[in-house]
Amino acid sequence: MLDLKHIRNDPDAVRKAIADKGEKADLERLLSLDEELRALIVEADELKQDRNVSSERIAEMKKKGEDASELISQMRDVSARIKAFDERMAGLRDEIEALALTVPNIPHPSVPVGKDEDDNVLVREWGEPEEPCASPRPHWEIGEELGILNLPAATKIAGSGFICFVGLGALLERALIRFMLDVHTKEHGYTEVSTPFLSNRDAMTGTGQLPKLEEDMYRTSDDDLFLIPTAEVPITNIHREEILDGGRLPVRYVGYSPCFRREAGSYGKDTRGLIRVHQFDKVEMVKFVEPETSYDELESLTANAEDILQRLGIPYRVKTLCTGDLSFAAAKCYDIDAWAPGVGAWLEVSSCSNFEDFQARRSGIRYRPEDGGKPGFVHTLNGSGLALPRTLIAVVENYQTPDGRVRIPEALRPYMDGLAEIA
RNA sequence: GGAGAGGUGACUGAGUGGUCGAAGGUGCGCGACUGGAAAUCGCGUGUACGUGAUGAGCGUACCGAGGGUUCGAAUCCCUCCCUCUCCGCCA
Repeated sequence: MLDLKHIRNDPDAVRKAIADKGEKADLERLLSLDEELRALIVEADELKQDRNVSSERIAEMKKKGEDASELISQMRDVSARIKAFDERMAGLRDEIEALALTVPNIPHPSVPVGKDEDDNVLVREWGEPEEPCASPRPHWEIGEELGILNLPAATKIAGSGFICFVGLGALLERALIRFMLDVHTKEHGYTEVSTPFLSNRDAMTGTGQLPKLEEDMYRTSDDDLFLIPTAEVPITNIHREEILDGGRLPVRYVGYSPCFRREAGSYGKDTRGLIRVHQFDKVEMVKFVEPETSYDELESLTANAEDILQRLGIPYRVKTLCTGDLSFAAAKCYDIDAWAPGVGAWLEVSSCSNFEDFQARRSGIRYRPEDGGKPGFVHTLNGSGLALPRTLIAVVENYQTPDGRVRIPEALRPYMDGLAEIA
């Protein structure tokens, strides 16, 4: 959510952001309702002041034994008017709040303006996207043949778009999770957290998934809880409605979680294998930082995610998302794509975003500066570090051998009981 | 799920209809005292919104959340949420 004062002061910047991001938000209505509300507040506050002063007088009169009935009946009328004002204002506030929640974050000036993913800008590449063998095979073939993947079983259990790892496949998944968590906690300075995998509406609204993306989420109808689409939701909400001590910043968390996504509207895309599924594991990094440092923190966050791929020896590229591809809540975002030779594609394994104070304002996450100044909103960032199935695809496809084995990257071997290959 | 107790400011803890944004204490900040410190004393110490010049000031709201009663609610009534204790159930 943006600061209403900011929207009021610079509506053109907000209009441009809405257009550049390809979002829809009724800014004009928001502005006019805001103006209407402020006028009502002035009137209502005057009446309330009258009520407060008169109530005090009534108390005094009664104490002295004077007759206050005339003033009381006067105030009865004032109170009724106040009530009417309050109701109108509450209605306006609800509508303003609902509208404000649909206004997207404003892209950072360094973000290229563009329509869709074709306008994203390549920042850097690492490694050589090579063919590990003459005709590299896709992960689903390799996985099935080695008996580490049983997709028909997952379909029996939950339907298409779910995964069932078996034996060394399951171990590989677990090894990747532990490897990533270890690197981020021991070398990158993150504190590991393990959070609920369901979250309520407030938490979902705080990080910006709601109200826009309700259709994309699994919801439990009896309790109105949502299966989290990313650990960003629970981890960011750890500090909802708090004022953090400025000396504590930056706060860096990393957590593993499964992620649940209905992928509504993406039917027919990437239907084979593990590329696009309804449930996947992910290690997620989240930072709470002072506003001045958030763009530096975005660079280091991205570097932390890249480090995982480098240690795994997987070629990747980093892109800056253009305005049209930038998510609703983000001000700037880098996507990291890993090379997958079997499917012959770059797979997005991480999205590293700076939300500036957009999520913090929705979630009420503030900090008190060390110099004792007024509390301000923190900047929040998050990035995958990394998404598991696609990383696993990259490992399996890059490390496949011509005779159908899969070598284990050196960095993972300690987590695979020293195993050098799956055969 | 059942029974009971309770949710007040950074913390602790008063407050059962008006003088309460809220006593007292702790903590924190500034000052005095001191060679320096401790102790002691004095002053100060919430957030949001509106108004105003994004100042001073003024106003309004906030005592778990939302409704209600009343001229007036932290205080009374209703609903919900959360915490604690006991019982039941359960990994």
